[in-house]
Amino acid sequence: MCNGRYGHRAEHHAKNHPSKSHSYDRSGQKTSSADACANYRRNSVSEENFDENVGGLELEKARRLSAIQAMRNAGTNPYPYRFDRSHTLAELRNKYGTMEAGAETDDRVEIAGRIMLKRDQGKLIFATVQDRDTNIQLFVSKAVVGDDQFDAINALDLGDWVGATGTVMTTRKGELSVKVESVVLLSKAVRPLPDKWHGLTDTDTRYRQRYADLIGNEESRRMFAVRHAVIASFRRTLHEHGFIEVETPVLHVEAGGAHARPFLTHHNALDMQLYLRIALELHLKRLIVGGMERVYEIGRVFRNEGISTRHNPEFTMMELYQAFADYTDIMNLTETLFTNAAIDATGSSVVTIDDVQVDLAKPWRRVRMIDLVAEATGVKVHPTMDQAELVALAEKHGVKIEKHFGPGKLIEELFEQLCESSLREPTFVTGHPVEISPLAREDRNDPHLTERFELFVGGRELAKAYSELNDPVVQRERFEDEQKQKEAGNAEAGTVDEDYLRALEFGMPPTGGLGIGIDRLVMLIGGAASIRDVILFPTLRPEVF
RNA sequence: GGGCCUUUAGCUCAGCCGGUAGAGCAACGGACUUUUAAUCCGUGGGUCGUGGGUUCGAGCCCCACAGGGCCCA
Repeated sequence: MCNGRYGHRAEHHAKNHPSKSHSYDRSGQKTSSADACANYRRNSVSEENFDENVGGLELEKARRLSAIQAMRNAGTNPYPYRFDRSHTLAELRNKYGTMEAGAETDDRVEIAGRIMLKRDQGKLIFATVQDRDTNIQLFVSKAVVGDDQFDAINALDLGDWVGATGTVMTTRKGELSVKVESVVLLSKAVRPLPDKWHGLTDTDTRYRQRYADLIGNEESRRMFAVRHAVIASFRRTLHEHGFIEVETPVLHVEAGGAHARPFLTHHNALDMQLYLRIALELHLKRLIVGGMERVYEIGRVFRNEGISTRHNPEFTMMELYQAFADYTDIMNLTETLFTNAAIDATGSSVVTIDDVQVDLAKPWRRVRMIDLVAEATGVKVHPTMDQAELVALAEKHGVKIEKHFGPGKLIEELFEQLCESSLREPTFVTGHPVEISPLAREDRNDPHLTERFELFVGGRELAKAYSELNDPVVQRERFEDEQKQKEAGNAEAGTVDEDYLRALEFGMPPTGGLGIGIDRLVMLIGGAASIRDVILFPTLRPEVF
């Protein structure tokens, strides 16, 4: 699944990102030559009693540490403090990417990066150096740099960070290169890189040693570039729509705003139990009461539940609240956010869902939950139906249920188990029963349903939104209902949030609210199969060293 | 929680019917002044996830445990 580190080389070069390099003089380079290394290896290895049972890795580390010591002995710092680049590698490629094969310039550049490949040609060395965006080739000629520099450069290891000074050229084959005048080591790598062609493929190692994954796997770097682009796009779009970004507490006295099991923690000085937030909702709506009109937060949320390709215990939500709007306004805004994010991240509003191309820019289907259940079962359902009738329908279709489920919850279960996974193209599912929607206001046309949507794409829930409930009396009733469910054994049910009710009593304007799972959206736009591919450090069991 | 798969050199992977461990990359030594995963010759590098068991003999078979993955609930 992972692309080799250089699996995309040709594409990179075709894209022609330039980079520029910076050169820097260093004295005493010859001391890290092969001879010096060999001497130091012998000393170091025997001195540290590595001569028996030395594994390949330990031997390699000892060799490189010896090279570091050899440099220090010669008065060269193997870990210097800084380096001035004249160009990033992308800048170099942009500026010089169109040169013909065999061209030479007098343009001197200073570049920096990590050595990824080295091709020793006798009296020539070709080295591929990589920075954040792309890579460039160093062209090192013995006749140009002299014997000592040449040996020193030859003694560099894959993985070392270097700064290089030289002139811009292209080779006979047209490869953009820096003709090196001097190279300085910026940081010595003591541990060898993963396989230069395959990179890391072991998923466990990729997640645990994300640093090594990022070094080697272009696809991994791309995925996190997509993630950044999506979030940056959200901020831009929301700014253009007059939203203000805010930050609200992560530590909650009550974990509300969603149905989920929370993480518990404890504050020592106050000697009190606290919960990590499971949603951003209730604090953001307090801000709408306060008159901030349009607010959003992009932040981490924690749910103490299972781990899967779609669930990580901590994940990132974007929630926004817009005064004077209802859930239909929010549907339009959601379409805009998604479409802009896809374009900003990939250049196209078209995403691939289960091998099918879908253009997010086209209007999305809007359909009521009860109508989808009717499509799937052939039976019209409604929260006013007898519980027994719905239980029978669930059993007929093999839908698993629990005793404390009321009619609304039964309809939701029918939907989740019979309809949800088949919603490939973006679909706004609307009209959730009141029973399962404690924070949404009732449908203006049907008091048993709510003005609410959940957005499904590729069978996954990516967003949800309400016309927010702002009647403090009704909100108290809903909360008390939740409390009863909790006492009846539903661990995910909520409690009565008195402070939130007090806030509503000051008056919340009509408001549309939205929550988007950023990780799942990045999966969609970036084409990731697992949420762990879009989270830099996913939750794993601790590694045993 | 259940089922299936997986764990061998720093990395990527082979390893047959149970007979005592292999390749490529990386490293080291040598050749090579326009390479592109450079190439060619040579060398070193292994608690085969852990612990038991079966066997004359276990990387391989059996049991337990641990990590990871996929599917299901």
